[in-house]
Amino acid sequence: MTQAPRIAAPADLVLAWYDRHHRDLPWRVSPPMAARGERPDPYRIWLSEVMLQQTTVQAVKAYFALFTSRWPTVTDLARAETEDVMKSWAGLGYYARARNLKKCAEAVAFEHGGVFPDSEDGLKALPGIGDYTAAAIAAIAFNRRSAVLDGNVERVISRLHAIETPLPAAKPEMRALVAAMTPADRPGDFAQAMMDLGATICTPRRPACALCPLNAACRVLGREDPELYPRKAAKKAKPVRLGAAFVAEDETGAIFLRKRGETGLLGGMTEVPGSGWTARIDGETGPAAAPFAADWQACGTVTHVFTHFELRLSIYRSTVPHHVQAGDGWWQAKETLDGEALPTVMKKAIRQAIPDAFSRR
DNA sequence: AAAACGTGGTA
DNA sequence: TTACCAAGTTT
Repeated sequence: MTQAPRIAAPADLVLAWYDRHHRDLPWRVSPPMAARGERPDPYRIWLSEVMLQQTTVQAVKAYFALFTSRWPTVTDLARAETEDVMKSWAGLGYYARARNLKKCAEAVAFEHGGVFPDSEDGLKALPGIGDYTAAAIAAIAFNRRSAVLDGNVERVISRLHAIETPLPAAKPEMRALVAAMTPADRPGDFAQAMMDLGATICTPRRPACALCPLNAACRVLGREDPELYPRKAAKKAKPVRLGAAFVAEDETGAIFLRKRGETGLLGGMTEVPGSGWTARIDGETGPAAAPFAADWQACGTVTHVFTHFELRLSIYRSTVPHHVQAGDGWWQAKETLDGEALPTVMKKAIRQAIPDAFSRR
């Protein structure tokens, strides 16, 4: 008997590629592990997804290990001190994620009996979980047939279909195309496969199209430069802001720190005292902006690039008596500085004033 | 809906 | 060195 020639569905091609070429990641239950009966832990999937928002796999690995070691379950995290969570998150960036992580853990532990909702809608109602993360957790942890669209998938889909609409306007169209492509069987693996494909084959620059399981179907390959997709609106230039930071050391080697407000830039994190960060007005960036009078010595500048502006901080240092107080700050022993909730820009400022302030890096 | 929100790596 | 990029969410 004869059969009509069958064209493999794109999802099957992607899944077959994933079975051979998936990345092994600390939070992932890969196909061989699944074959041994292992199931994903929604807590670990959620934690990894939040950490991975706008953040590289490489950067996340150490933080994921630290968090899961220190707080093995969502209830452990819910019972943690927020300050300890911020300290552990320090350096990873986008600190609203850490504040929402703690709130989300509390909601799951205390309002959902310690069990994550297993639907996209239920997940999306939680703090810090948006469209992408809700779909990803639903698919990966609960095997729901949800359409997972992240930056990787946007790249794959935009090239596969030669989508001319620029992002973010193209998102609904892309989501519909992903939804149509997502299989009822193994939707979680399909989502992870599409992201791995975007991360390792369909890369932003120099994609390895020859190795792509979708190359035969790709509308861009062979016609145009894939690097031109997805189309994106041009980015705006970053303004420069100026400021001053004051690193005070007492005779025991302790450093004066204080806590930033809970919201906004670096919200809830620790800082050294400083001036405001002014938009280009060369205003009070000298010792007059100091938190208390002292023999402030200029010791250079630190440049730090944030998402939407570049900061040039003038650094001042001084040695002062221990009893000096200013507002709600405190003196922190230098040996314990590593454990503080200091964002990178503040570590840079302290290191500029006191090169051996931190144990390494 | 556009802007705010971190950091480190790569070319 | 400048520019872009990385598993986005919130307001």
